[in-house]
Amino acid sequence: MALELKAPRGTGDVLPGDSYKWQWVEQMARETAASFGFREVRFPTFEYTELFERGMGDTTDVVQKEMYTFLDKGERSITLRPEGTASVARVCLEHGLFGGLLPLKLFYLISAFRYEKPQAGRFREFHQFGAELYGSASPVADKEVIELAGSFLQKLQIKDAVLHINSIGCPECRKTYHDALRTYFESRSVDLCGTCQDRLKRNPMRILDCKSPVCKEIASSAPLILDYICNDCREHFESLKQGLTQDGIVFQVDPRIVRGLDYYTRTVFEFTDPQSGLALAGGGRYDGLVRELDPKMQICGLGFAAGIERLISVLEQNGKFVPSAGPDLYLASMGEAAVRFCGALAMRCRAAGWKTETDLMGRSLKAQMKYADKLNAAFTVVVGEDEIASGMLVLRNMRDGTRTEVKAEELPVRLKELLVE
RNA sequence: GUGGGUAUAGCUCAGUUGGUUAGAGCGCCAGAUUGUGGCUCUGGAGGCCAUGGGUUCGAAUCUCAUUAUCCACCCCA
Repeated sequence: MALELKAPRGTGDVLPGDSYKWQWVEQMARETAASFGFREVRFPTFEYTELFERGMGDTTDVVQKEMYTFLDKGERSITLRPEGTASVARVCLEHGLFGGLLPLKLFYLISAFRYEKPQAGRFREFHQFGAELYGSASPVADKEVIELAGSFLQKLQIKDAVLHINSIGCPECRKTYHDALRTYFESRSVDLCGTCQDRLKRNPMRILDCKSPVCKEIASSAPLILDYICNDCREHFESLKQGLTQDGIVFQVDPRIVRGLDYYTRTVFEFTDPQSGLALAGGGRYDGLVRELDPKMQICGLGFAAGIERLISVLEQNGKFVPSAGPDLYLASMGEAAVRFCGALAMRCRAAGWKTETDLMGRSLKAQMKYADKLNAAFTVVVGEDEIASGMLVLRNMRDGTRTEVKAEELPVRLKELLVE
């Protein structure tokens, strides 16, 4: 049986020709987070299963059927993280961060795992940039998190993502709404599609999101959550909208957005890509999460996560990526003495900060020049017996073909002058 | 979990109604009077035609199954 030389289903490799894209997106994430005062946290790839069951809600699809769960050799139930929020809450509880300076503003760049059927923009191992803000109940905090996500997309030059916001109220007012929804849809239930019949029992809010024309029609005159939320929740939402408007953030109130994870309360939002319809980033408030994990702790929180693969795919479609530059210098060598000479010279150039490469294949001069061209090297130097004897090198500018004579020991310095142009 | 499409070289794909040693372009390697890249030309390497059965004198081609992949639903980043 031959070895299966394939990445597992739903996973992928980032090839050397593409890694600069990831590095760039990650760099933009770090810079945006830093500009808002969010600091990085790192945490394990796996946690005890119970953390996710309690944190995300054991009736959610993610917990019920999408987790990579297994017993380790000590018979403990372990789960590969399906997202970052529950883990970050655990980190804060374990290390007493909620007892420190508030608000607590954290970000992370992680891979996460969900056992799903792969599809466009959906993988079993996927990558997220996420942020969490703990300690503030104020709608200003909601605004801050939305603006952090928005600024990140701006920084990536994704300008056409649409911001949708909604409030799903607190657990109390949501219950009233669920009852109203159920009453409404039950009166029309025979006309609903099969999945919506099921949703009616499990989570009636999801019917609002159905794509079937019949359900859409029925849902269009269904009661709206915004008519049912309590005064406090309504005030919170109004204040958020006002704040966003004041800051010039364009948004659409969309009563159809409902998040699939139990921990959300009040504000929910997502940035969607108009072309694919996929959510590029999504998040919201989850004031009950921490108490769920530790009943002694009462601290509110909110955050968002953005999918790196989806962002990269949008950026590729928009042609936003510029390939990384080639080496500053390629040293072509002719003969064994030249190989040694170039090796030493390359080390000096690198120490001076120049990306420098030289031949490792024993190839002909012509082949080395072709290689330097394909690498997109800015300058080349050919080293043979003459150059070693005289110590004088000819620096060739690969863009325009111009040549400059330089002394070997002055090469790093002269390179600086020429590269600045 | 449900439904549909696809599977031939590293990549993008041809391959006739089943018929000899399976093709192109790109990429890779090497050359075109032995010290200088891009353009051009020549040559080369590289395929168990996804895998396993079946039909047939004969299968990349028809058929069934499996696997992988893509797309939609579900859900989500």
